[in-house]
Amino acid sequence: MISVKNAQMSSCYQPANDASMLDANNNCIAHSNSQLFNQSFNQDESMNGEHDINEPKTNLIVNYLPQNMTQDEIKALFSSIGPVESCKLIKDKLTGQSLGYAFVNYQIQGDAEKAVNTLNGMRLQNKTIKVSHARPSSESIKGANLYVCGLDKDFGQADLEKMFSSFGTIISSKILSDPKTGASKGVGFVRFDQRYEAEIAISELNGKCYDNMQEPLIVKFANSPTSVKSVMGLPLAPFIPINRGFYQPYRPSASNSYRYSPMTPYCSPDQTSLNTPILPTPLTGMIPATPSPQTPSLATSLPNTPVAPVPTMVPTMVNGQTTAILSTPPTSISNTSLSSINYSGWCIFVYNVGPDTDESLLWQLFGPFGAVQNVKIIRDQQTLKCKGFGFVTMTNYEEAVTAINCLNGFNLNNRILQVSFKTQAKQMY
DNA sequence: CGACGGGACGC
DNA sequence: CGACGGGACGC
Repeated sequence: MISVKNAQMSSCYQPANDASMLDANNNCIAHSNSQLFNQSFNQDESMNGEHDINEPKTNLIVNYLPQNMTQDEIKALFSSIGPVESCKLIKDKLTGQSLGYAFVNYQIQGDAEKAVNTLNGMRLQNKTIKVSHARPSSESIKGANLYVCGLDKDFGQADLEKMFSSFGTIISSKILSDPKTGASKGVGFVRFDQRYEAEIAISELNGKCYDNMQEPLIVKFANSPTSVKSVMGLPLAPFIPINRGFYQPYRPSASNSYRYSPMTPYCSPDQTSLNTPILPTPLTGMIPATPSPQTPSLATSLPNTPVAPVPTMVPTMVNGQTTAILSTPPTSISNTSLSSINYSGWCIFVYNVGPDTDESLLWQLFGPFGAVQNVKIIRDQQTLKCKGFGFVTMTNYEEAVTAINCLNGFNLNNRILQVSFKTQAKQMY
């Protein structure tokens, strides 16, 4: 889960010494761990003292990437912030499959910061990516993920972190819950900064009753994943509705079965002045004043993170078929010039974006609808101001159609977007 | 009212 | 009862 962890990671790795809290809440666990805690903190400090004092923090780790996103696409996305020194998508050595995370190293630290602020929490296809500073590579941080079960059903994420906080720095945590009912499964995960912190937690908590819980806890290292979950079988349903109140189609079309219904305007009455953003990113004005109930932690912990909208249940369309379509344009666009087809994707023309638009806006807008290969904002060569339009290349026809149908006519900062397949090509070959 | 880039043979 | 996420540190 994208949560408060980023702030913790970037600001300070030092865990809060919460042993007293544990004592207060815990009736079953022996209170003999203060020695261990002090030892672990000392190790932590001495290790931190060795590196990264004045090193520029240019290196980012990107997690929860869409399965089919390529390294080039990731690089294109992060280059919308500034020049990228290197970009590495981690793949399975044998199958070549993406492991869903990547490292992006910027040339300038400021761009890395901006990327965290701008791209963390961005929705791409069915994923919400996480962008955070990479820690210095080391063996000691591997295998620090714990599996926990035996939790009471009313035990929440905050309770979980509280239970583990005295053993080290928590990088992430999660309680598994039934997607329908939202009820806890009594199972969770806690990832520590350091492996030895996880080891301490196991030795202190495994088999014990915590805070009068019904059953003893099981705390062990989580399974290390071996094979990629097949994404092909999924109906690509995970278009999770986020109801950010952002899309606002103004031309309903009866023939569009997959146009989703209008939502509340992105600009609620009490923030109509947001045309001139106070905060740095041009997307600030798109953030609704009231957080979505589905993602309170995201909204509260990442107030500067623009969250691109996601269509509510786009019916059918995209299955697994992809490339075969490219050579045979569907009849529904038979009157469209072939210039929208590049043999490596579908080029979309986006008109009526503001003069200060940058590439990340187009990623925000189109990323939720499917695989985006590249985006381009057209600027005046002198002023570098956006000329009011740009291009987006998407891989799959159906996803491009859905994006067009959903984004064409949308009110973005009081501008009505016009979105269509590209019709004119500048003399090719 | 307006309105469809542009870089690029590459280890 | 069993229950391993959205493969989190360079595949």
